[in-house]
Amino acid sequence: MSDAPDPTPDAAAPDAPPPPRKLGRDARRQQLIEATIETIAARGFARTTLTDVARMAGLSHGLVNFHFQSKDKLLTETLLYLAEEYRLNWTGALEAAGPDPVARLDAMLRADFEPAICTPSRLSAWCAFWGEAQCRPMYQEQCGSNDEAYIAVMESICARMIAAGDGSGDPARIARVLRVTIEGVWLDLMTMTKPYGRDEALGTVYTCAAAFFPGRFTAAGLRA
Amino acid sequence: MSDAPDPTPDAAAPDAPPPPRKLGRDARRQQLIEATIETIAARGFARTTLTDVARMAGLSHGLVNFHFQSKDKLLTETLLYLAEEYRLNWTGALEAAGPDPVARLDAMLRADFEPAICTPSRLSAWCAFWGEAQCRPMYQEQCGSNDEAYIAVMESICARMIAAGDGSGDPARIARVLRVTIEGVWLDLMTMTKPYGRDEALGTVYTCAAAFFPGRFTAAGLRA
Amino acid sequence: MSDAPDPTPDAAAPDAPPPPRKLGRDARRQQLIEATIETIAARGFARTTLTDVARMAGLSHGLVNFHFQSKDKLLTETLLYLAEEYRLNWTGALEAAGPDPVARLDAMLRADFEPAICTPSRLSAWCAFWGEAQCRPMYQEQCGSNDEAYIAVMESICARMIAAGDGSGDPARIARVLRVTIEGVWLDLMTMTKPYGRDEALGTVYTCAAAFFPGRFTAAGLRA
Amino acid sequence: MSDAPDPTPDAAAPDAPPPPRKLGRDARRQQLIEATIETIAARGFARTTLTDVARMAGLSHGLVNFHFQSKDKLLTETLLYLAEEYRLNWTGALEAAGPDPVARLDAMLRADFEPAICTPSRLSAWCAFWGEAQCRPMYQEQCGSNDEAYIAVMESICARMIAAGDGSGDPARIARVLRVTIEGVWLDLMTMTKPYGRDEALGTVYTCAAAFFPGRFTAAGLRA
DNA sequence: GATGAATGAGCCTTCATTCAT
DNA sequence: GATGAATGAAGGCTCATTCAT
Repeated sequence: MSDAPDPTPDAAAPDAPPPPRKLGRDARRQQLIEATIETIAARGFARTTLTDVARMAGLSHGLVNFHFQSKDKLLTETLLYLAEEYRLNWTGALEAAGPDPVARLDAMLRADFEPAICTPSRLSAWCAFWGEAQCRPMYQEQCGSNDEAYIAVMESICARMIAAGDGSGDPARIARVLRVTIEGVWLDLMTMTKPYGRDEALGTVYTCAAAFFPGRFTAAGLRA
Repeated sequence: MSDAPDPTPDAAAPDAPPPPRKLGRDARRQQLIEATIETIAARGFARTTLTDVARMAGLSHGLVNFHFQSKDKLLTETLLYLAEEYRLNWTGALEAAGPDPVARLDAMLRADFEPAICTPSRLSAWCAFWGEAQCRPMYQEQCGSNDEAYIAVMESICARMIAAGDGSGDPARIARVLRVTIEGVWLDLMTMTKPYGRDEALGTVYTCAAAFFPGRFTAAGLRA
Repeated sequence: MSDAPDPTPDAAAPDAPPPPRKLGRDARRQQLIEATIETIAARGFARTTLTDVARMAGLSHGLVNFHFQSKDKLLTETLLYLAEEYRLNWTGALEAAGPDPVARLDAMLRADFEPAICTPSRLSAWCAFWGEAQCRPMYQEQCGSNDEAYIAVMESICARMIAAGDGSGDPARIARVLRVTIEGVWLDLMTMTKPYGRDEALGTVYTCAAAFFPGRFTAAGLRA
Repeated sequence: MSDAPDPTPDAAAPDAPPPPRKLGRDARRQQLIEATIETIAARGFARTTLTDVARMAGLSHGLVNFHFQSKDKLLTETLLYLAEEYRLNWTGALEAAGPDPVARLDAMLRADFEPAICTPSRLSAWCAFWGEAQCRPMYQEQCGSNDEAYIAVMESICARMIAAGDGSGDPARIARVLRVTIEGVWLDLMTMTKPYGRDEALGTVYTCAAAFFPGRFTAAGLRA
C-alpha cells in the first residue's frame, strides 16, 4: 500500500515530525494486515509464518502478537479487511452508477477489475482463503459466493433488464453465470502461467454479458 | 475412486477376509493418495499432516514416507493423480461423443459434473491446490486453466459451431467463458454455505451455453 | 571454559543471583558450544542429540536451533571453536617463549598438555571429530594434521636446531615425528582404559625430543 | 576384499556351480562385515545405516538383521574382525622374523603398513571406532593402545636391544613413542587433505626408530 | 509500546527392527 | 534362507506463543 507508514523507527530529528515509534493502533494493524496479504501472496497460505509477516512489515516478531492476539486472529482480520474492502468497492461503484440497471450492471462488472482491488497480491490472497474455506466456517462466510447482498443486487438488476426487454431467461441463473464468470476470470488471472491482462479479462466478462443482453452490451463493453 | 479399499480400519466383518497386511506397491500408493484427498478435504491443506493421512488410511505413520519419500512428493503425486483422473474423464467423454461439435460440447459440459469426478472431497482438494498454486510452479502447471489441450478442444468446438451458424463471436472468448463458468460453479459447490445440487450446477452451465448457442442448447440441456 | 556458567540448572543457592533468563547472544552461543563438547565427550558423536546438548546446558530444546540454525552448524562451530582455542594456545606459548629455538620447541611440546586445553572432555571431542573427519571435508580441514602453520613452525625450529648442531637428519621428518607423537599421546589419553597422567604424557614426548636433540632435552624436559 | 563372494544371485547355468543364493553362513557374515567397513569409510560412523550396509553388499535390507541380531552387534563384530585381522598380521610378521630383536622390531614397524591391512577403508574404519571408543567400553578394549600383548612385545624388544647396547633409556617409554608414532602416522594417512604415501609413512617411522637405535636403523630402514 | 530471546508442542523424517510371504 | 513392506520410537526442525527487558 502506498500509504503504509514508514517502518523506519529511528529517523528522529529535533523538530521533525515525531518518529513513528508509537504509531496509531489502527495504522499499525493495517500495516500488519497489508504485510499479511503480501506474505500470503508470496509464500502461500500454508507456509506463511508470523516471522514472515513481521519481516515483510519491517517490524519485530513480537509486535504481531501484541496487536493481534494470535495468528488465527491475524488471518481472520485480514480476510475481514479484504471482504470489507471488496464490499465497499462494489457498493460504491453501484452508488455512483445511478438508478439505471444497465449502468448498474456495467458498474458491477467493472468494479471487480478496478486496479485498487484487483492487484496480484490481493487476488492471490483471496484464492488462498478460498482454498482453506472448505473446512473453516469463518472463512467460508466471507467468500464472495456467500455474499447474499451481492447476489441479490445482481439478480435484481438482471430481473429489471429482463423486464425491460433487454434479455430473457431465469434472472437468478443469469446473475449466477455473470458472478461465476467474474470469479473464474479472477482464478485465471491468478493461476495461469501466462495470464492475460485487465483488458482481456474485462473483454471476457463483457462477452458473457453481451450473450445475455445483446442489445445493451458488446464484447467491448456498454453498447453506445 | 469407487474401487479404492475401504479406509475405515475397524470395519471388519467377522467372516470378511482380513485386510491384507502387505499390499502391492501401486495399490498402497493409491490408497494413500485417496487418504490424502480425504484428509485435505476434511482438514484443509495447511493443516494436513502425514499423521492425519496415515490415520485416515488406517496405516502407520512411517509407511507414507516409505512409499512417497516426503510429504511434498505425496502432495505432488496426489495432484498429478487428480489431474490425470480429470484428463481421462473429459477425453473419454469426448471420445464417446463422436464427431458432432454440438455433442462434443455437451459431453464436455457434462463431464466435469460426473459423480465420479465431482465428489465433495475431490472438489475440496482441487480448491486447496488452487489456493497454493500461486507460489508453487508445479501446482500451477496442473491447474485446469493451464490445460492447453482442454482449452484448444473447447475453442475448436466453438469455432466449428460458429462456422456452422450456431452462434457468433470470438470462439476463444466464448470457450473461455464456458470454461470459467464451469470452474466458477465448482467453486460455488465448494465454498457455498448452502450449495446447490448437481442439477442446478448443470442448469447454470447450460444457461451459459444457451446464451451463446441458443439454437442448440437451452437452460435444460441439449435442444432436442 | 572456566568462566562458563554452571550447566547444572538446579544448583541455586538461596542468595545467589538468579541465572540470567536472557543472555547476550555470544554468551549463549559459547555456553551451548561448551555443552556440546561435554555432550560429545559423555555420549559420543553418533549419539549426541540436540536434546542432550540442551539438557546439558540447562536450556530448552528450541534455543539451540534459534542460535545455530541446525545441528550441523552447531557441530561445525564447536569444531571451529576448539580449533581456534587450540591455535591461540600454541601461538601464545610460542610468543611467550622468545626467539631461542630450543625454548620455542619446549614451549610447543608443553602447550598441547596445558590443563586448559588438555581436559578429558576436549580430548574426547577432538577424537570424535577426527573419527568423522574422513568423510566431512569441513572437519578434515580443521584437524591438526592439516594445520600448515603449526607444521611450518615445527619444521623451522627443527631446521634451526639442526643448523646449530643440536641434532641431525631431515627436519621435516623430525618435526613430523614430534607432531604425531604428541597426537598419539593424546589418543592414548583418550582411549586407554587406564590412562597415564600428564607427567607421563610429557615424559613420553620429551623422550622423543631427547632422542633427536640429546644435547638439549632429556626425558625429564629441557636440559638445564 | 578380493575374495568376497559374488553377490549376483541370478547367474545360474545348468552345470555351473550353484548360484550363491544360499551362501555359507560365515561367508555371508564376512561379506556384510566388509560392506560395513566400506560404508563407515564412505559415510562416517554416525551416518552409517543398515540400509547403506545392505546396499553396499548388494543384499537385502532384512538380511543384515538376520545374520547379526542388531546393528550394535554388527558394529561390534566388525570391530572384532578388524582387531583380529590386525593381531594376526603383526603376530604373523613377528613369527616370520625369527628371534633377533632387531629383525623383530623391523617386522613390527613394517607390519602396520602392509597393503592388506593399511587400506584407506580400514584406516577410516579404525579411526571411526577410535572416535566412538571414549564412551563405549567394548570399543575401547579393542583399540590398539589397549593391546597389552602388543605393548609387552614392543617393550621386550626395546629392552633386549638396550641390553645389547643398541640404545639407551626407558624401554617402556621408547616402546610407547614407537607405538604412538605409528598410530600418529595412521592418523595422518586418514585425516590429511594431501596424505603422503606408504614410503614416506615408513620413512617417518624409521626416522623415529633410528633416533633411538642409531646403530641399527636409518631413516631408510634397517641398517645393512 | 517495542524487542527479541526463550519455550515447548507438534511436525516431518529417519531408521532399527519385525514379520508375512 | 531371503525379501521388502510395515511399524513405531526418536531425532531434527519449525514456529506460535510468552515474557523479561
